Amino acid sequence: MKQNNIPGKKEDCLIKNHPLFRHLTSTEFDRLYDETVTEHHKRGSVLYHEGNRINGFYYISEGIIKIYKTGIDGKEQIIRFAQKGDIIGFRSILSNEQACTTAQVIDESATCYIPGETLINLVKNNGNFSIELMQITCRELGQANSYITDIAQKSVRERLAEIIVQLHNDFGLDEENVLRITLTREELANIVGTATESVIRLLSEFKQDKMIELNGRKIKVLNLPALRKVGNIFV
Amino acid sequence: MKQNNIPGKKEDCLIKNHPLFRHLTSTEFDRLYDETVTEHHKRGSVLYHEGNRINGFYYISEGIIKIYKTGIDGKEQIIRFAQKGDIIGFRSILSNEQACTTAQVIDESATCYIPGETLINLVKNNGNFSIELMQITCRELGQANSYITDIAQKSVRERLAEIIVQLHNDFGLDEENVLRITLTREELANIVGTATESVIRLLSEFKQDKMIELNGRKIKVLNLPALRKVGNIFV
DNA sequence: CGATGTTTTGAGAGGATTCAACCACAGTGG
DNA sequence: CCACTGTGGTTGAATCCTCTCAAAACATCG
Repeated sequence: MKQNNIPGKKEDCLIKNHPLFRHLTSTEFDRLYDETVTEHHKRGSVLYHEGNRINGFYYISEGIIKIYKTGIDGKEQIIRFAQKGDIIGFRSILSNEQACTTAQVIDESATCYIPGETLINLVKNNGNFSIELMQITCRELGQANSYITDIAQKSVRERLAEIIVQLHNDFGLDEENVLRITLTREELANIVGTATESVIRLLSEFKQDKMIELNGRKIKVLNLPALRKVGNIFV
Repeated sequence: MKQNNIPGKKEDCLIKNHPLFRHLTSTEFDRLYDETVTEHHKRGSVLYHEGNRINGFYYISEGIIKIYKTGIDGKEQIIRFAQKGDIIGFRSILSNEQACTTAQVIDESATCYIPGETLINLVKNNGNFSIELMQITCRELGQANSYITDIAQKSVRERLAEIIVQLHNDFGLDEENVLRITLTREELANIVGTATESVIRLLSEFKQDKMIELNGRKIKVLNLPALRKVGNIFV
């Protein structure tokens, strides 16, 4: 599924900009660069599959990737999105388990693949790197906990509003106030944890209430405070 | 809320039995022991509160503790339980955020409190310790992801059955096949993410179907395979 | 142009919540 | 000793939210 197998120029991989790697010595850094493989992926291609063993992890230098689990009847549950600057897939390396999620490209992406051994070595030998990586993991864990509480306690309506606000926070708006991430109705349903039809109905209600405007898959945000209110967001 | 402030004997704290600490040098270990405070907690007492800054974490040497988040209208959402051998509270130390959950004692507990600095130092200086801790965190993350998928996709009935099976796996049964953890109906509802009344109705259905037997808060497991089937558990 | 996939709308069924009343039980205090 | 109070458990009925199924409109693409 990869567009090509030819490793890209290392310079394309902006790893050095990530806070995670700021504590590396120049030796460690050179080695990291040597072992890193730059790749391009088209929409729809899969970086790794749930249940597979993976031997490395990815730094995302461009694009958007959805991380999902497959539930009952093969229905996908989107756990989160990863974008420029995020790293994904390291969980399995460290916990030494097979991948518990699938990572699939939503917006054409550029990634740097880094072998798992490199990661393990860095964790073992560079304390500050360890701390930094631990912080990333722990923040993810905190977000997962919030997500659990939301799904368990909020209505579909609240959750959908909340997700739109969250997408706004994570991906921002373009010059026309349109969300910088485009999802199918089904994908939206798979984040919220509901049926596609429910998303469609609620979206058009939000539109009637002048909170958003719809144009195909593009969602224009008109009234963020109202969305926050509907979503019961207080932070 | 602590039963006393007198540090218990270090020997009570069976930290050395935890795989996490097996890679410590004897110097590190002695220091860990010196900085550890043993405590006893009664049912109902709170180890740390959501929103508080905490400066250390806990190793649980005895008892059961529920970890929950407070959602809308103050409704608690139980994220998980911790018992003998588990460590809790380290997430906030590492992510350098305030506690995102509350930890409250369900079954009289004994804990070892370890200062956050000690943890940070170990992560920075002992690679194998880092790896081990990372593994624990990553496994928790994996479980959280599964939980999200379950809550989002399964019915209340399925989830309740699943939770009973899970409690069975985590806490086991006594000689009379009764779950070794006793929860109020409300607490069960707060795990499943539903109303107390729904739990009550479903439990009595399960009882009618001869899958469980009820005696106050005690749940006797009669037919585990049937529960697994109702809960759509394939693993 | 047909073929496929996505979006939309409608109607009906069913699951789950809410509200209310009631019981059981333990602890409190007069 | 007994009324009082609070908590937890149970049950019923009505309501509402959400899902499912079905069909049609629409878009996209080779």
